[in-house]
Amino acid sequence: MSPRPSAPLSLEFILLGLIIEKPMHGYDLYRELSRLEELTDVWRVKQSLLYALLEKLEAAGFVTSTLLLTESHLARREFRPTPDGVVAFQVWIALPVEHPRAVRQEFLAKLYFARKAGRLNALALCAAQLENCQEWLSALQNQSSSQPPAAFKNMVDRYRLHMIQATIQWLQELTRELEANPSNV
Amino acid sequence: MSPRPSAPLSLEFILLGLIIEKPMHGYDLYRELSRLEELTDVWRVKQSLLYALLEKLEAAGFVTSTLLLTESHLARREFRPTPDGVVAFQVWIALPVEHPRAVRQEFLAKLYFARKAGRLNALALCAAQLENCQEWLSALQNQSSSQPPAAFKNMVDRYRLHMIQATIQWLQELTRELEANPSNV
DNA sequence: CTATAAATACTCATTCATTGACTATGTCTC
DNA sequence: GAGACATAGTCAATGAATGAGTATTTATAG
Repeated sequence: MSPRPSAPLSLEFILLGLIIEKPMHGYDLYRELSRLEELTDVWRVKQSLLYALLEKLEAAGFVTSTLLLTESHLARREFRPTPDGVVAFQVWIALPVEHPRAVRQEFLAKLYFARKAGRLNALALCAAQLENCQEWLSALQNQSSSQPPAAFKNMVDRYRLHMIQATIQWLQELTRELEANPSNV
Repeated sequence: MSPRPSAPLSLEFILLGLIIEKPMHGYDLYRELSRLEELTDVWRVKQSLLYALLEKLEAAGFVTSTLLLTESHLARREFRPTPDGVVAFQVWIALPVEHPRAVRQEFLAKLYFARKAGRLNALALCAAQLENCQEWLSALQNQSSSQPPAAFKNMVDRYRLHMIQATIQWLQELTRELEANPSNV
């Protein structure tokens, strides 16, 4: 009477982003995703999973679908964003991720779309993410104060420290570049 | 007629490691894991999942179980390592992980047990992992040669670069400390 | 001394996630 | 006009994971 709770939407927003750019049916989306190397480099989906994720987006109310029945084509189901979906997507590309492990795929996906929405969006995302990183850093430093130096816990903490600091450096690098490059607004 | 392939054993080796230290039944294991802060900091398992993972280990032939029926106790199923299991575990703590994302949990888990098996084991593991990191690094540098500087692909590659380099630095730090500290052999 | 709370030791149904294979129609090519 | 390929999507099956439930023993409080 209490099943596995379903994970919150995350990489599904990639599909939503593509649908917002241009309404499409599942197979088109699949080809788009396979074609866009920048995205496949960050996220790969099998065809059958893609359809399942589209259902998830539809269940969330972020897309609607209609069956297209033309004479010249196979039947296909076209997906369009809902107003809710558009808002949710804008929020998604504005909000930083809440855990270091989500930088690898989800933050990069956000960055991909934030850049397409203009340099300022990308800069805002990076700034917000930098703030989160700083918080992770101080939480780590508070918690791990004064431990035996050769303790395992200490090694784990220092791993996390290195990862967060590297992320911060990378984000600062990105920020500088985005500020320097006047390609958009 | 072709289902989801089951993932290879990875964090299940943590359970195997504890069972090798001392044969136990499921509930004991659960408490051990909850008690050992160093491990819970890296990996948490729900009770019901733990039993499922024990079945997986048994299916792999790495543990056997026997039902203990004493008068004074509730019935419990005790798990013991098989010879195969002991060998597989030794191999596991000697081999580095094959992807940066596996450092966060699996490598740390390996390190935890490698240290307990003696300083030299931990040093060997770190050395092997460093080699893998170097390979990741050169693969990345080969592949991403000469890209447009402000391209998304470039940002992704630089993220990966930062992560790998930070991992290398951390491993070198660890290595120096393990070499300095004469706590074991 | 007994009710009841807590610990012990698992089990289970259910749901989510993910996969490879399959179906079925249309189009191109030789 | 037959075979190959692209289009468009469906499906059954399995693995992964969860919260809740069961049942017995032990501690605790009134």
